Amino acid sequence: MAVTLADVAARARVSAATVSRVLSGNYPVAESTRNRVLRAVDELEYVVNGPASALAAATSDLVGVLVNDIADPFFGIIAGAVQAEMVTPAGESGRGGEKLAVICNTGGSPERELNYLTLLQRQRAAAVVLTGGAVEHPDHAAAVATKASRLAASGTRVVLCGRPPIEDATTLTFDNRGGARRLTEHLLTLGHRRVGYVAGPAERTTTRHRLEGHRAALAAAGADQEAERLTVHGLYDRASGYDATLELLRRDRSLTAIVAANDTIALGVCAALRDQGLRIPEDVSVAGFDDLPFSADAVPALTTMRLPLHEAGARAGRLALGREPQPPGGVAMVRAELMARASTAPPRG
Amino acid sequence: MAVTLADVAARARVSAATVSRVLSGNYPVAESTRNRVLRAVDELEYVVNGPASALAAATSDLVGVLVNDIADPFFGIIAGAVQAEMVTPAGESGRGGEKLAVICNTGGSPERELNYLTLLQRQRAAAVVLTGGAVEHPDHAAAVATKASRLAASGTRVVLCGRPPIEDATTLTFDNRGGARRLTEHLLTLGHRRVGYVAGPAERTTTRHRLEGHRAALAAAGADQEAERLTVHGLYDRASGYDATLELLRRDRSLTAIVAANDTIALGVCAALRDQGLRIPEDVSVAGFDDLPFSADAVPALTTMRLPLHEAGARAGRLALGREPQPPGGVAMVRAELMARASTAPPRG
DNA sequence: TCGCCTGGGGTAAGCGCTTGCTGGGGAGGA
DNA sequence: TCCTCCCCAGCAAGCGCTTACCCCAGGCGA
Repeated sequence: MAVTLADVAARARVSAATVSRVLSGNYPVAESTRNRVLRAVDELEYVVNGPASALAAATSDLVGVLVNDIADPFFGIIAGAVQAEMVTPAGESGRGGEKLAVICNTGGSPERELNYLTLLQRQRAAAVVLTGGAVEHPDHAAAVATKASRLAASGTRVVLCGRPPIEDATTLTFDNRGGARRLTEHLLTLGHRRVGYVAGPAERTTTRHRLEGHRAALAAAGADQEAERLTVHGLYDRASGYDATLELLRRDRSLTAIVAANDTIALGVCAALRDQGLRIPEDVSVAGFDDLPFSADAVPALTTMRLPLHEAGARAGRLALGREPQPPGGVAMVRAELMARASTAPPRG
Repeated sequence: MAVTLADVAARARVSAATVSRVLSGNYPVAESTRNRVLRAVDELEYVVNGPASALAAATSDLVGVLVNDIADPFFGIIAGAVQAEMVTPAGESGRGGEKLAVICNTGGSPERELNYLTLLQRQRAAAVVLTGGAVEHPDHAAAVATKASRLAASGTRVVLCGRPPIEDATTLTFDNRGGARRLTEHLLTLGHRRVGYVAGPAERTTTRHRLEGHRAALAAAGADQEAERLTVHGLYDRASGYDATLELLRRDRSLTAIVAANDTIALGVCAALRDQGLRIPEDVSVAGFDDLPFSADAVPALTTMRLPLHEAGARAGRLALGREPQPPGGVAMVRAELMARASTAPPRG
């Protein structure tokens, strides 16, 4: 039914082997023969049978990218960057070569994460990129580590982007702790002492690290007496930021700054403050994390820690393809940069 | 090296055929045999070889989802919803059955769109979902139509979500024209007469349809004398909205409302107006389109046309899996709903 | 002139799984 | 008791491609 290699071979009056070699281009073929084959391919509109070639060659051109939430630009940016690395470098005719980046949305669910990992293993994916914070439940962590080893053992490259290192995987960690610490230091330097914190879901590494950085800064300044009481956990979304802010204000109406675990939450924080009649930054300063595109022109522009998500994603993509050398020890840290903008200012009085 | 069907068969003391049948569950197997096989599968941690089974069965469990920009929540929401439909309905043990939704980011580029289509054809994808507006260049439209037919011919289901129907594909179109018209009518009803419009890229169907709806409303109210001059094209992003707004104000400082082609642009519009010292909605009303999550709690809350993106994506997913009957004629229209919020109000005076 | 090398191309053996067909044996009917 | 019939399992033929291996025909040095 479908056009096969054999059909092309027949039309080009060569053997199937020759056609295969022309298409994969890893074997000397005489110019004239090559042209004949290529013409036949075009005329027949032949498209390689992926599964068949994957089976025979024991490799596939699939690369999996796991994200917690594609609807969140944080992941969208990383995933987009990874995928952009997969396209054939300009000039190549598009014949073979390019990989297919598969973006898989786990929705933050550990089961689905494992499920996708299995699916990708089944597809004999060439590589898998795990993005975003990991869930910290020990069972799950072990399960993921096991899967990762198994994938690595079967030749699938495993790359982590934005989560703590594990064995058998190349890792790009984000400096969440250090970044969070610098961010809170910025607030302390401005003179704030009563700083609220809206954290993400408790069981995520990203959440914990950012919170730890925040606490470390407070502790170093001796301003951590009430840190516990001024921390509220929620999801990494706007609504959580809104609700958490109301809760924080309920607990302590006198706080002069709120740090959010990420920019999306920060937007919710701003909305809640505004609804409570508080001005930003005159009454309360607000800071986020990630520096997503919308943060720069929120009103007021959001102070945040910039994470080079696009660059990190691109690098993860290259690592997945083996186009970039491993960092020493298989682990590289991506730094966050303070973007001090209009949403933070010295407290009143 | 890797565990194969044969290994499992040997351990369970049955033939490979039996193992295969147990795993796919489409053939009667005695209870005791089944258990023996399942145990062997677990003990050996066997994972099916996807390519091999795809080759033998001439079907694959890949479903492609093409989006213009994953970093844009519009697409993120649709893609996430499609993918969520792929998971096995609760209760099933996860053995076989589930599809792998592959999200492919075209970046709006026609070449990459075709490229991905070829890649998916090569993988013998079970289905392909094309989301978002189509590029209107006739050559490209023809190329896509051809590819779509070829895919359909080779058994791949083709589903369109948010673009105009083409042959051989099931389509979920968005009522962009009608929605845009109702939105502008809302503004006209409020009393606005000088309404600016920030459109998307000129060659997109979505752009054209929304603009046409807008113009139709103006024309019906006899308010379209300057429509041409009060329209500025840009990309579907914030920066374009910002720049376009400055341009609109330059052309006519007296306009009392600006309609943006989508919510993201609208946010840029708001930022620009604010920077120009204009209040929303007192001085200028602003309206968007799509009703993305952030729109409801922007400041002021954005008036916009709600498109049920999640529902549409989910339905597209079900259509792709053949789990939902085709709509009559293969085409269904998804309506937009007016969400009148705080960013629009009667003009002053 | 002859043997040898080498570039170019064919042959065929799988890759791991699915599935149509075959076959063995127990249960039930005659 | 013998014969059907049915239920389950095995056999084996591919699915379309890759690649190790073999072979042939020139070209070249001796």
